[in-house]
Amino acid sequence: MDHAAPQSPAGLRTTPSWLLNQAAAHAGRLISAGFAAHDLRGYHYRLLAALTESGPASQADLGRRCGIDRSDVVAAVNDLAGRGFVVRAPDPADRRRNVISLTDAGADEARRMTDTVARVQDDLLAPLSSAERDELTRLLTRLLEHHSRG
Amino acid sequence: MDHAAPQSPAGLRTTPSWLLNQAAAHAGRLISAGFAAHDLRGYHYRLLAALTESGPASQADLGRRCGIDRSDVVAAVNDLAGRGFVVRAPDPADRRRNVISLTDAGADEARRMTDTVARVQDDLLAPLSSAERDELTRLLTRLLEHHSRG
DNA sequence: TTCGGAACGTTGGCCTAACCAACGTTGGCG
DNA sequence: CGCCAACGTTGGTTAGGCCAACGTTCCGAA
Repeated sequence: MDHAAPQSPAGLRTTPSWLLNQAAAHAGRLISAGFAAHDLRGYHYRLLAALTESGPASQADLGRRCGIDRSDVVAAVNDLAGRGFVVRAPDPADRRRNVISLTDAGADEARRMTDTVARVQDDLLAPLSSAERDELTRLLTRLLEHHSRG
Repeated sequence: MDHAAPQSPAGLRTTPSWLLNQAAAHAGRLISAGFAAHDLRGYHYRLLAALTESGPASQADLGRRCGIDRSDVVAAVNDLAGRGFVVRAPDPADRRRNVISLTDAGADEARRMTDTVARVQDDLLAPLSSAERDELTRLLTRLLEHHSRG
């Protein structure tokens, strides 16, 4: 936390990709700090959120849903299973797959992390009015939609 | 370039910190791709931009200006000096320091990279109108300003 | 004037997020 | 049946950022 105001070259300071990078980096620091209390990280939260929303799924499905690589899902699920937030069971209908399901403790943790995330958003967006927050969300969503449709 | 539309959990899809992260990741991919043609990376461009704007500086100064760690500046300056884009000379007025100066070739390369960056911005912001681009820039700038003042 | 702390460049490390290749297993389809 | 695709898993690599330590050099306060 040096906040030594990295006053990058002026040319960069007005470059959207640079601004995005810096803003995302800052958001990431806030998120990390928030998640540290849970001793979990972004990966874990994304998986818990996906499971909360859509119920049990295979690891490959989870990876696709969360934009996480198959191989990274393995490690994250290991962690979550080790803490009892998730159960990994072979899929009887397709023995290639594991079915990952949320436990009660996992559902609780997901709720707590969601609260943490909400608090971080408030912190992150503090300088913006409610309308501006919506506008920012809208613009970013448009950007991502455009770039995710081949 | 899979653009397999990472359709993250809906809860995440509207979370600003997540959107920022995703948008920045995409911008980063575009920037990296653009810089690959120069066989240089973000670090190098930032340094060249700072030197172009403010003239010769010590490595520590450059690091502070660009938000790059001292130790990372060393490696980046090594690269740039090895390609003749930059000259590293001891500061006669303070023998602890090196003065880094742009060569003519370095100034040229900086211009070319600036062009590349501009092209990437257009690509990145394609779905947004000019007014929307300004609005996005404004919002992100406000965010960063707020969070960089202790 | 000396002495202690601060800044400098440098080395060497460590961590996170992301991605990729390969392998053996399993499923499904021609 | 035979082949290809999907699955989970292991074991990498990369870029980016950060930190600790060291010897050198500078400077200000005793």
